[in-house]
Amino acid sequence: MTATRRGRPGYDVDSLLAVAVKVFNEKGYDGTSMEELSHRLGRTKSAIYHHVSGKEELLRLALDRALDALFAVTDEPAFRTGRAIERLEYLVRRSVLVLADELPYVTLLLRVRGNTKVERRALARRRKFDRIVSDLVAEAERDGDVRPDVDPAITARLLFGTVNSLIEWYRPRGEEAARELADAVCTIAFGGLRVRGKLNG
Amino acid sequence: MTATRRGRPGYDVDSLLAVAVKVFNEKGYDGTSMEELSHRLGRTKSAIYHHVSGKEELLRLALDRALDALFAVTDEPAFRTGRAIERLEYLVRRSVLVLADELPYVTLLLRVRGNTKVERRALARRRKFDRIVSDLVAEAERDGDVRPDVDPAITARLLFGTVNSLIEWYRPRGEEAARELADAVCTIAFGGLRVRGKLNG
DNA sequence: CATTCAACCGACCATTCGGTCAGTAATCAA
DNA sequence: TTGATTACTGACCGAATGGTCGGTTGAATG
Repeated sequence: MTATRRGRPGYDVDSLLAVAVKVFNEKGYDGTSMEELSHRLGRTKSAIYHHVSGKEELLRLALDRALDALFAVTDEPAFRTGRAIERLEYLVRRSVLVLADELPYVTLLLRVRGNTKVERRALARRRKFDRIVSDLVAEAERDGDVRPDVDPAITARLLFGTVNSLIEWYRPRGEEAARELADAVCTIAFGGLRVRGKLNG
Repeated sequence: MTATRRGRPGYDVDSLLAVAVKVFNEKGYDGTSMEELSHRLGRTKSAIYHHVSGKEELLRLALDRALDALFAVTDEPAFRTGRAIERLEYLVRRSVLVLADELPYVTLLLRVRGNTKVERRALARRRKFDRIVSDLVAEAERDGDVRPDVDPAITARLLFGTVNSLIEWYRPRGEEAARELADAVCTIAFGGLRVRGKLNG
């Protein structure tokens, strides 16, 4: 499909972005200078501007990548069928895997505060995702599958708060480890960390 | 106790810090200039340097305040007695209240990445706190009060991941609301969000 | 070989950054 | 009123910032 590359070989936008996002996560977006970025790339600052229009476009590309990966889950057929509680658990499990798979991009996304147009657009898409989760929890509660003694909106936030907190400590260790982590998250989040045996113990 | 104030009245370090931390949380520490800070204070930039040695001292003071508040819980007599699972739940509940009470300071703390000496010192203290939690979960599991099918280290991280995620959406609404939130967190975290009724359902 | 094309360099620019300093303003005690 | 004490101002500094631009390098094409 793609024709043979012409001209001098070098970085493509994707590998440039990978390095940029890594540095953004280490030093923070604002704390990262284009100069620092160029050093990590082994190129000069101007080389970066050959690939992207500026610092903010790097951020935009990274945030879109994370958001696209998350929303892709909600388009999967497996998410579109079944009981709300099952769909919710599926969404959690897949979100953990996406987070593990696209860790640097999701990490950057979850740190966005909304001080620029690019950041606000990303926050708006995030809110859309959160709404899907929130609606799903509410539906599962109506089904009688989620405990009714906690506000579903709070339950939803705590649930994905738990998932999102993974970026603080999880470091990639392969697909199998990621699946085990997803299991652990679902076990704790849905089943609670106390041992079962008696009702409301 | 405190003698009558001498000299020209104005900001004290605490009220200066309150404004600084608020702006840090809005724009990010690196994204906040001393100039911007001075505007929000209604003073000139130099006025800030009369109270603190520089930008980093503002950060240090804020982080220490958050950490002191968290560690104060571990010194409470109520935390020093009883079964591990009970002490753990007490620590979670009180941590939620501290987070609600000192929201801006804790928020700033949880965003620190460790790129300066001040930040690394704060991270070291945070790790100490995390260790207390982790040890407590392990002890509770040995007591048979915490489910043995998940690694206690992961359980501990998920538990406080949930607690810490509150900074992303919680906004102060009074002491009673904070207590209710602490209840909700404990209910979901310890009991799970699925309805109970059958074992390992 | 020469041409083409993308990748890249280095000097440069206006602006902003954290921070300094000598001096001024406002309050209280005596 | 005077002196002590504290809060603050405004002009300034060197360094770093994001970004620009005209020119160069190097591999594939013909």
